[in-house]
Amino acid sequence: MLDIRRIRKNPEEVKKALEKRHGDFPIDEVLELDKKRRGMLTEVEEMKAKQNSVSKEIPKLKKEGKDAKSLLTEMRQLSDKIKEMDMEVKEIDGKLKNKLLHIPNTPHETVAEGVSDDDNVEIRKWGEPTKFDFEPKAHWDLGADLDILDFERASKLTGTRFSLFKGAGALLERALINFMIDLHVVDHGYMEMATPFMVNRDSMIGTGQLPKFESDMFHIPSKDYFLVPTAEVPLTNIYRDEILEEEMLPAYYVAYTPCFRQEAGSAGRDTRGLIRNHQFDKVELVKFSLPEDSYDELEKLTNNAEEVLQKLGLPYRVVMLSTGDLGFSSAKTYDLEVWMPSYGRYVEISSCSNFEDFQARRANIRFRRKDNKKVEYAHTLNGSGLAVGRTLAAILENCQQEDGSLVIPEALRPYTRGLEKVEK
RNA sequence: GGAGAGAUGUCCGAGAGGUUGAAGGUGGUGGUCUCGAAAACCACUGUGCAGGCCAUCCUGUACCGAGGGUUCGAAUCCCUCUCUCUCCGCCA
Repeated sequence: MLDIRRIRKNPEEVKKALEKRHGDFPIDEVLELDKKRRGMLTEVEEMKAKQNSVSKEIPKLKKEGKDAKSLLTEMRQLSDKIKEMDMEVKEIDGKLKNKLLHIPNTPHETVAEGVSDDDNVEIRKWGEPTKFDFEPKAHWDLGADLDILDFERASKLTGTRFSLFKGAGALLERALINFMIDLHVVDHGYMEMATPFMVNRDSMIGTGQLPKFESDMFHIPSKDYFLVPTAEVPLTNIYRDEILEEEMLPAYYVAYTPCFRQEAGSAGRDTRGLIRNHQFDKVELVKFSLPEDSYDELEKLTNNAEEVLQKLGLPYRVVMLSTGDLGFSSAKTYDLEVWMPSYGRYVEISSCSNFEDFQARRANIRFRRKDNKKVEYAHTLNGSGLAVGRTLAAILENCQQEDGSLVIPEALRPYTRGLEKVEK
């Protein structure tokens, strides 16, 4: 959520920043509602002030035995009027809030302007696309041939876009989770968390999934809970409605959760394999930061995620999302894209974003400055560290051998009971 | 799922229609004292919103789990909901 005071003060600056997203956002309507709201607020507060002062006089009059009848009648009318105006203010408040909740974050000034992912900017590259002197298999074929992935039966169990990991496949999935968490905890100083896999509506609003993107979420109607689309939601909302101490910041958290997404808008895309499922595993990194440090923290966070790929020996590149591809809540995002031989291109495997105070404002996450005691919104960041299913797919495709076997990256072997190779 | 109890400021805990933003304690900050510390004593001590040439300052207003209601006036009375705790049942 954008700061209404910022919009009020610099409407042109906000409009200009949002124009880069190439959408139509109701800034003028917001301004109008805001003006109306403040006008009514001033009026009704004056009335309330009168009501309060008179209400203090009434018991005195009564004590003195004076008649307060006419005053009471007057006050009754005032009271009714106040209630009426309170309702109107509340209605306007609701409208205003709703409008604000649907307006995306303003991109950071360093973000490249563009209309789609074609305009993303490559920042750096690590390794070279894997070369094979044989015809490499796609991971879904290799997984089936090695009998470690079974998409047919997953589809029988639930439906399309679900996976069943078998034997070494399940072991690899679990090994990757543990490997990633350990790396971030031990080497990068994150605190491990195990969170609920369902969250309530307030949490989903806090991180920006709702109200705009409800159709992509799995919903439990009986409790109005949502299956988490990413651990970002529970992790970030840990401090919803709290005021943190400055010394706590920056705070780093890592959690593994399965992620549940309807993938409503992507019918027909990436239908095979592990790339786009309704349920997938992910290790997520979340940071709470001082506003002045958040862009440094973004660089570090991105490096932390990159290190997973480096340790696994998977070629990748880092791209900065253009304004056309930038997520709703994000001010700046780096995507990590891993080389996927079956696609013949780099495929997103991590997304690292700085939300500045956009989520914090929605979720009401603040901190108190040590020197002047002032309360400010914290900055929140997150990044995949990494998407586990896609990492497994990348390992299958990049580490496959001519004889159809799979060589497990060395870094993973402490987590696979020493298993070095998967063969048929 | 059944029965009961509860939800107040950093925390603990009073308050039971009217000078209550809320007693008392605790924690925190500043000060006195001290060579220093502790102790003791004194003072201060929340958040949101609006306004005041938006100013670490002032004024108004709101906030005692959430949302409604009664009333001139509600932390206090009524209704609904949520959550927590205890006991029983069930269960990984």
